[in-house]
Amino acid sequence: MAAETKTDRRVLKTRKAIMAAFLELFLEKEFEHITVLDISERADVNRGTVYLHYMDKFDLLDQCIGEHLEGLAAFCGLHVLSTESVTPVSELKRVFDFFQTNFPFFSALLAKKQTTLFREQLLAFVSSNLRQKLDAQVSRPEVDNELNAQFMASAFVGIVEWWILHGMPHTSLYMAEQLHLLLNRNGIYTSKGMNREGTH
Amino acid sequence: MAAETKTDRRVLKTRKAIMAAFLELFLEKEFEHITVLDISERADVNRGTVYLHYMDKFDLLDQCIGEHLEGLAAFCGLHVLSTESVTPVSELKRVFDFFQTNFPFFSALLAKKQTTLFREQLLAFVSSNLRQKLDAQVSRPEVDNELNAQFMASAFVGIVEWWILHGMPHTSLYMAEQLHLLLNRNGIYTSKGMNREGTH
DNA sequence: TGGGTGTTGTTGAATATTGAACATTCCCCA
DNA sequence: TGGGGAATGTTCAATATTCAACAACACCCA
Repeated sequence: MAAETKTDRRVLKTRKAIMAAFLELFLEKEFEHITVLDISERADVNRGTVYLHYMDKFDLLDQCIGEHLEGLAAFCGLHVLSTESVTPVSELKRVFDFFQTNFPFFSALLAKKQTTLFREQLLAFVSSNLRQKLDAQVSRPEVDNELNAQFMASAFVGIVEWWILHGMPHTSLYMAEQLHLLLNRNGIYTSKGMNREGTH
Repeated sequence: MAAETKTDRRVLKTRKAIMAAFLELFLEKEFEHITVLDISERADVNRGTVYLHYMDKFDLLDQCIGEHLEGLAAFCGLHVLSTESVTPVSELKRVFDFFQTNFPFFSALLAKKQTTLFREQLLAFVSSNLRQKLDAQVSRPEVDNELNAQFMASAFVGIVEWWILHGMPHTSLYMAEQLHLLLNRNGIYTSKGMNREGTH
């Protein structure tokens, strides 16, 4: 794993303040109109200090997204999940719950055709997590985990995107159930169902 | 005015954090049981940093009281008060309101026979403010403003102390009215005679 | 009673943050 | 369309904060 050097208390506080300030501003105005000065003032930090930690405001946005994804992982306990099924409804529900609680952020993110940036990260994240889980399972030799992960992740991200852009018209539980149905109905391999059909 | 040297952003943030942490702890445990380590941890600040700004926790308490008194002054606008009457009911009410909003702090302060420390500061503060106001008024030669201020301040502090220690059994308005009556009934000089209104 | 434990102030060197300046680029509007 | 005022990155010396260590002391309890 990464060295994970113990970081000074000051940098932690500063990063936290900057992130919080940026997030606030991001929910208030258009990203393009947010200025580094805005951020530094809101965070009560010298403007130069921002550049000390982030390349520019795009990097800031990147890392902000990154932290949210980490939050997603933590919230869902994706890593330490039991090995039974790839996507039990209860777990899927937790995922949708997470997006629900952070709705303002993700909504703003998707709304402004900044979309690509975010979709890429989310897709990569989900795909990677799925892949990890698939590999950990007893896998059937004929299933390409790489492709499987990519397939499921794409579908998943698409559903989430639709859900958010439409203002979350359904409950997280409903979404979880539907997604679960869709995944299984399309013959995606899960170690629980065993009901797969031939890869075509 | 005082030089009021512009202070670095860091010291302001640090002082604020330490004060907030101390105040929290003060409302949670006995002052004697609060440790400097407690404070520094709660404030997310190095222990040494506390000593960089305060002599010890007693000094911290002192300054905490001081800030509250400054807050009182700001809240009541005592300094910039109109010159009409020393103690119009409306102003007295603001004072009691202030103590009410900061009840937990003052209550804790008075409850623990640390009393003397606080009473002294409060008395000095009130007395000084009153004195200032009396001097600014057209004073009658036969009245000793010094004595007058001391007298009124003592009575005032006593009333406040009673009010807080008894759990604020009356509204701030009621207290203000009563105090106003008491002050006037005892023949304390106020420019009541000049009770003209509308000069404002 | 004595030792272990935790608290207190105080150091010194390492590091992060600050404020101020700078040249450059961006972009609004006259 | 050009100019002027903001915003951008970057630098520097000054300063505040950090971490780790220290000796001295207080307190508790075995």
